[in-house]
Amino acid sequence: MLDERKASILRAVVEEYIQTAQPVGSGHVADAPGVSVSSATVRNEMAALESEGFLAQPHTSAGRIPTEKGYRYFVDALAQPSLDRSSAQQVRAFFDRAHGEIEQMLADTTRLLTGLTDYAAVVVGPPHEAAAVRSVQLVGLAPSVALFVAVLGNGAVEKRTIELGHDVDEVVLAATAEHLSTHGLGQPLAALAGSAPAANSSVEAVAARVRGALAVAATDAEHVFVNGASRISAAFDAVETVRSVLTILEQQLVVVTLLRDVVDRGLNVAIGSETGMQPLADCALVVAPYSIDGEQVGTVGVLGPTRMNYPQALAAVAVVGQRLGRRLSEG
Amino acid sequence: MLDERKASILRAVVEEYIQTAQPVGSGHVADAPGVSVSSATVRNEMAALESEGFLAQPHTSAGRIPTEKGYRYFVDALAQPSLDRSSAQQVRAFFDRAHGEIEQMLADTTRLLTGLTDYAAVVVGPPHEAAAVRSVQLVGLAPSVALFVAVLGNGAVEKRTIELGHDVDEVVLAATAEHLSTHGLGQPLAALAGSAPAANSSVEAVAARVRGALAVAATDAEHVFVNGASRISAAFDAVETVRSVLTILEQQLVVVTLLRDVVDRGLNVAIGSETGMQPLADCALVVAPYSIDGEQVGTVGVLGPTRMNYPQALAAVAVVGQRLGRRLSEG
DNA sequence: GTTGGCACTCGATCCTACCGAGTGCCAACG
DNA sequence: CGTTGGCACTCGGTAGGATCGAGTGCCAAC
Repeated sequence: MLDERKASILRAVVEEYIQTAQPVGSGHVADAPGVSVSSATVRNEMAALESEGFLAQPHTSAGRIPTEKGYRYFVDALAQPSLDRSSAQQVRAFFDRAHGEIEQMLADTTRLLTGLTDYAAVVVGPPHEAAAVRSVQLVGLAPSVALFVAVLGNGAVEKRTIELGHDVDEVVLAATAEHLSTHGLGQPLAALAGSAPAANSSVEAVAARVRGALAVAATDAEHVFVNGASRISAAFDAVETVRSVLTILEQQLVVVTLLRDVVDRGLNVAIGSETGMQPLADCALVVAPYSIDGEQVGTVGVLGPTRMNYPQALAAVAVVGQRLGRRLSEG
Repeated sequence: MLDERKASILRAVVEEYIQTAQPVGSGHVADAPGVSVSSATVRNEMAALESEGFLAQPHTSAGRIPTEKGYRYFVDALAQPSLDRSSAQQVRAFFDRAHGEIEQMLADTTRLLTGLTDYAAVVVGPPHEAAAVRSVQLVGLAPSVALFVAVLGNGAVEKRTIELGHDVDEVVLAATAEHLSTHGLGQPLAALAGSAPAANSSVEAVAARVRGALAVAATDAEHVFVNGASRISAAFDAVETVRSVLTILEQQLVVVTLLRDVVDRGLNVAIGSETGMQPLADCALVVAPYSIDGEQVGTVGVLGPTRMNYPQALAAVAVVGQRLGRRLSEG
């Protein structure tokens, strides 16, 4: 799409702008390694790149800054992911040490990503509904309140408070758990919600309430971990931008939807308006799905300014996603 | 400590400064209800208040702003908590509707507090170690990995991944859970860590690992929920201040320690340097402990700028803490 | 003791001049 | 004919200077 010279000029502009956040002039580009023509030639090419929509001028007689299209081209054709040695080492060390609860590990993964990239990090956990149930239990908390606890194959625990409506004996609770176990073990949680009724009527009364609780709460089942929101305020100096971006990050459902949308479109980078969210117009999102046993179950990502260090972010997100998937596949 | 006239002048300065964020001049104070002297008299009194350390002047010939000491006097002697009708209604509605998992409820409580005050909200949950164990379970996830799951009386679930070191049969896991149950039910989780050894050696091997896991992970047992961090960026216009405050809020352990410190000192408001954290020099923290069955188990609080609406924040935090405790006591 | 009056202070705002990074264009060059 | 050095021009950013006005401290009068 762009000849080699234009491409190298675009690359130089993007790389310098990412570093300095200042419009880049032809002189600087001409000095850049990989560009071996005079600044006058660069000026001509930059004018062309501008009319083609890859660059923009904040005002006449200023340098150029990349447009979304410019970043897009950079990401698609010019940026190759690269992770410096110490970061790679950091990732390796992290996953070698990683152990314990899955939630803790996912939360720690966001910290790892913020540490690597200095951008806000997001990790969407595997959906609980999909995982196979390993254990079902009903524990009485009060005479007419019980807690449904299901342990899932991936180490997650799903629980629901069950209002029983009337006092129920522990024996009945145990029988109900037994009933649900025989019909639900080894299957996803969702299967429990539609499982066969129990013969015993008092058991079935409780089982029905459990099914109801499972059906209702299935919607908020996505787990998302966010970290490094403070890095957003370092990336922008307009306090209003910071506020609106933070507001987005606080809405877990929005974040999940956003990540899923991007992944579903087959992208690994969403730049500015590509995110589909107006407050993220100055942001870019770099994501990578991760898989457990070959099946995509979640996403890791970082959110930073459009003038983001894409090579670094792409590499970090890719390697972390891959290692996380591998680690979770081990169980 | 202050005569009535000085007090009403201080009150007027604080109240106007909270609204406008601008240094307050003698003219405005003289116009304020509750002050019925001329601006010249106000000027004299304000000069006195300044030399006594309650007010400060950003520069000569500007109005006055309250010092930490000024806010402190305002909070101690002049501010009476007041919650407007619709907020009170909102709190009532929230706790009437509140149900389900304790974590969800605590997280929703932070949202309630941010909604009420427009400041960042923090809720520290009841420590898990203290609650009585209602159920103990060991679920095999892999041949040599098990998940320890304890259901606590307050509806919380505590879990630990147990690396068994070698393959262990489900029967042994069940036996170990049984053993731990007989020794641990009804007691706090901490008691399990020091429970008696089992007779059967393969059971004891697993039990020992469980105790180990409980002992190690007991430290990170505090649960803290933060919400409304984006409100911080609305309260300050120095982006650097925003960044440092957000960084604090991201460190759960720091937040917990901060809240505990404040509560332990018997305060319900910590202003600026009283927080003991340099990045919070321009912030104030308003907290209220909450109790389950008469015992203080947690804290709710809001974090905003020192020029915070104290009457509203005090009232919101107090009523939410009280209602939350009551709600949790019901079980 | 309180108050109106007054001279004074000083940050904020606006204007202007100026600087310089950067541009577009053009003529010359290989 | 593409490339390049030269050059006039543009325009945002910065600095200096004038002005404005909110607010002060002080004082004399009530």
